Amino acid sequence: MAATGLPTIREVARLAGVSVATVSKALNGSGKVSEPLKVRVQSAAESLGYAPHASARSLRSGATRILGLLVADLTNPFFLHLVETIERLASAAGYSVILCNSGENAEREKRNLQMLLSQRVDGIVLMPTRQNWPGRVGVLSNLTMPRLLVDRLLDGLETDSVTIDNTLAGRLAAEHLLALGHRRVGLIMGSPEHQIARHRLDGFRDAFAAAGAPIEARFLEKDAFDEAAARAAAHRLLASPERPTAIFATNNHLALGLLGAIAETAIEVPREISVITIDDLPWARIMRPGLTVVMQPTEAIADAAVTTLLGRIAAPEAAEAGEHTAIVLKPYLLERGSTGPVEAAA
Amino acid sequence: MAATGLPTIREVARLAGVSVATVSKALNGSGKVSEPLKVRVQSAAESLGYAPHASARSLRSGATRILGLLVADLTNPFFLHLVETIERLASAAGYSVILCNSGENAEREKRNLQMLLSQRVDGIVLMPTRQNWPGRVGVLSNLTMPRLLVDRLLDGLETDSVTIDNTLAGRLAAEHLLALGHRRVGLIMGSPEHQIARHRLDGFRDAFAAAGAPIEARFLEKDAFDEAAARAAAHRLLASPERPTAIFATNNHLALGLLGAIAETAIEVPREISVITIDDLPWARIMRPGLTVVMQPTEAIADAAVTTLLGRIAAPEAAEAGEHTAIVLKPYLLERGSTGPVEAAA
DNA sequence: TGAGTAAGAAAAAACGTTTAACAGGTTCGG
DNA sequence: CCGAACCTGTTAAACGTTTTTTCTTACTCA
Repeated sequence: MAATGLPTIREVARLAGVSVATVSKALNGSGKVSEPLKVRVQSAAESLGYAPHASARSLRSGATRILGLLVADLTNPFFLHLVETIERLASAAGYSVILCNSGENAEREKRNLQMLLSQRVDGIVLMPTRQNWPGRVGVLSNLTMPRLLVDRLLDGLETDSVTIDNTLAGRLAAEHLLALGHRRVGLIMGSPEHQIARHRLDGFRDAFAAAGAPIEARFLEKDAFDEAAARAAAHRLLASPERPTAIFATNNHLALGLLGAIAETAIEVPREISVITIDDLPWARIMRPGLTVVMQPTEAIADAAVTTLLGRIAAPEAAEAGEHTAIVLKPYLLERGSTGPVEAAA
Repeated sequence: MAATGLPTIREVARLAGVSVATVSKALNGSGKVSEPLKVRVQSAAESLGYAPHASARSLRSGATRILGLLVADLTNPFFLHLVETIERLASAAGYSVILCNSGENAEREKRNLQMLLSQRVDGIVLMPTRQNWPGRVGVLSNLTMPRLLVDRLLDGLETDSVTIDNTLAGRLAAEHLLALGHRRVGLIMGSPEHQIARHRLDGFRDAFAAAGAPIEARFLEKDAFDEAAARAAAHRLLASPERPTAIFATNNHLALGLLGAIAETAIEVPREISVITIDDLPWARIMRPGLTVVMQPTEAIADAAVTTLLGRIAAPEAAEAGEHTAIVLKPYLLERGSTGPVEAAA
């Protein structure tokens, strides 16, 4: 039973001596209400501390002014930064945000999706888990509200999206190392099954191949899924005969493992080994040496996501017609101290 | 106009050939419904992809099963970690989370509070901005739902809270430095007006005073509010004659500035200067040297917060009677490489 | 056999809004 | 001076649930 004790529109109406309909119109600025009456209503509402009941309002109007934010993994600083920015932009546009974390877990993602559907949020920003689950694209395409994929795409799901060019990201890392003279390089990545990792690999590998210095298979560390695995992989690379002069970690979790491994040896960065990764991190710039990274334009991604989604909410027709916008943003290189010329390592 | 196209309980009822009341009871497990009918209803709901309309439900039942999370500043990794943990615990308990960021801005905090009130969330976890605003405690104590302060207390507001012992945090830092032989130390902090900073200062200063090595006024850098100010303060300390052998930064924003400043000089950590701060950070352990910190038990804080708040939601009577629980958790020292014996610096 | 009872299902009211339809009064053109 | 148009406000319906109350049916037992 409710009994929240909060005043209803009814009591505001009684105090102002008008009907509830008039209160609604006066407070929302909809319909015609004379100026003096409007201020009378407003002050009545003010004095009662009236706060319109959002559930009642959205039950009637069909809009919640809430955005669902479904994040694959909140422990990832990149997503965290995205969340912070999206919340800010949404809030500025008058939308609240329900935050859901899937923790890279299919079951949780499914439950969260169901909840957002029940909640009738006006739109969903979706950063899907890597782990797929049966019926996922079906559920997603049956969603009745506008939705938008960020960072990761989903095979078979046609919808708006905002991503970055991951092939370019890999290539930027490669070209930087090539320009510094590196020819024998290592790479630590997750599963090549995953689009993002694969694209980064492709960009990186192709650039080296094109330069006539194909990457040796033994320096390709695949299937490192977390920091610990990356650390182990890094140790293998570091201990190998004729070890690489540079190592590329394809995301920031893995970079943490790589740096941890290097810290456990006496190997010096960048003199003896160069390190490069993707994603800026708050600490990358205060490290000694600073970490050279391929930046993802996080704020631009968030901006594009919110703008596109709100546009869909305002005008859903285009999407129904099967038109979708796929925004692809460009990463860029930020050179700091962790990469250096290869000559020094000789 | 709504027209979301989602099935209502009515259509489930029609398909199952029963009344809406029966559907409600069958799906919620409330009331008496025969077993065969229950499964018939469930499969009807399933086949239609029925998702109960949360607004309608909470309009009627008075409960939203949503928690409001009002954070002072989402760019702070400590709060971020807290948010991540609270979301996880709330989700496990069947609650969703509306995330609001005040960005240390009074106006935004006020607006967010109003929104959460309108939204009729079942409870609010409140991490208030440092900046106070007129009528704040009034607004907060008039809130009709259970609420709980985390990290920061508010003068004059009697409510449940979860905080850490900041005096102890300061003392732990001081005792660690004292044990290493440091007698000439510097401190970088925000405003002493703020309870947290003041307590940390007190604990730190008192421990040094008690050890017969009071902190020199010129080494007390107050009113450093952001990273840039901390960096400037750090440069002053580092350039001063007979500079400190150790510096304590009272939070992680300031530590970033301090480390940045040190990185701009040739001064070596910990040989020439020891560095200690509060809050663990993801990068603190992979830095070289690792950063010695006084840890806040973040997960324990989140756990206590969620548990207490959910308890209040389940049984609001005690709070109404004026009883409040004030949980104070203990920080602890985590020694890494950034602090060392003072002899080396002589 | 028939009244009493218990169980299961249905009907209807209520939650707090918004909004379409409507009503009363004033203004204005003809 | 009359009807139309307009302006401002009210009435009432509707949104999709949950829950209280009522109804039906079948069963029990004297």
